Amino acid sequence: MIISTRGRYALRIMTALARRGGSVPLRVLAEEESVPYKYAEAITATLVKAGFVESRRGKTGGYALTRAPEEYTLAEVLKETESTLAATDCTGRKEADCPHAATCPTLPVWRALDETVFSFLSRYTLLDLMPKV
Amino acid sequence: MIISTRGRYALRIMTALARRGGSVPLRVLAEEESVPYKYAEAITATLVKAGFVESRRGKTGGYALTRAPEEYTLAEVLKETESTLAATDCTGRKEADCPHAATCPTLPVWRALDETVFSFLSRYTLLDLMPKV
DNA sequence: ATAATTCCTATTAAATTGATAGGAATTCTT
DNA sequence: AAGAATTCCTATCAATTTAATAGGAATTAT
Repeated sequence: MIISTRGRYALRIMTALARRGGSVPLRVLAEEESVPYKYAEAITATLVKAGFVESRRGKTGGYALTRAPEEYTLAEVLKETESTLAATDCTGRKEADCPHAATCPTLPVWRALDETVFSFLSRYTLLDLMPKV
Repeated sequence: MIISTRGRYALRIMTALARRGGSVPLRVLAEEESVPYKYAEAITATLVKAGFVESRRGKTGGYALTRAPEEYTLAEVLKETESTLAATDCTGRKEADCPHAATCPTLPVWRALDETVFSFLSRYTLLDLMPKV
């Protein structure tokens, strides 16, 4: 799967953050988006590490976006939150494993496919996932 | 994963068939392409059902392509051999499960992504996977 | 002090994918 | 008719990946 539950949860948490604005405790976001709280915690850890959101601990703590919604492309968010965005093992997690990479006639096709997908996902931002009405 | 081992094995079995031409026993194809024989059997069953190859049983039996290599697009082969070619559950196996499909602002993006991938894979054929030299 | 939060590490559960097993049915060759 | 090589069928198991849960430490405002 190119885009799994994890990546989609990440996008939902981020759009929920954008919608509310400012700093919001995860408890609220998780409930609002029906994301299991503990799973959401694991995801926000990734978002913080990637610099997509900033956190404040302790009472009145929470998470906040670090940029405007239109400044996050789906490509960059999913690249961090998915275990891989590659369409095949040949260009993903097991890329290094294949001894035939140098001569494989199919590998260039998979690379071009990945590029196509990434380029597609780069044309959308968080803002595109937020209904205006 | 959009394109898993199964789909890639299918493509390799088919290009091996194209390379040799005529009817070839699976034992030979599987060995040549390093595909586990019994797994290869499961895959050829799908290829036969889809009409991509025809089989002859018994001694001197084997499999043969039903068209010229350039007449198989990657899209159609992978559509049959992969459990889904969709980039997300939202547009794939669990499509029917989601109660928010009607209003989900992200769903159209996933649909467009699927269309982009399918269109990409429709531009390549088996022939493109066969080195000329 | 207390309460509400993020952060950290580990574990478990569920789903998907990859592979294997055994043998029935078919067909050519001798 | 017998035997050998093959496809076909059904069932099961193994490995990997993804999803989710658990418990508590650290932090911070009140």
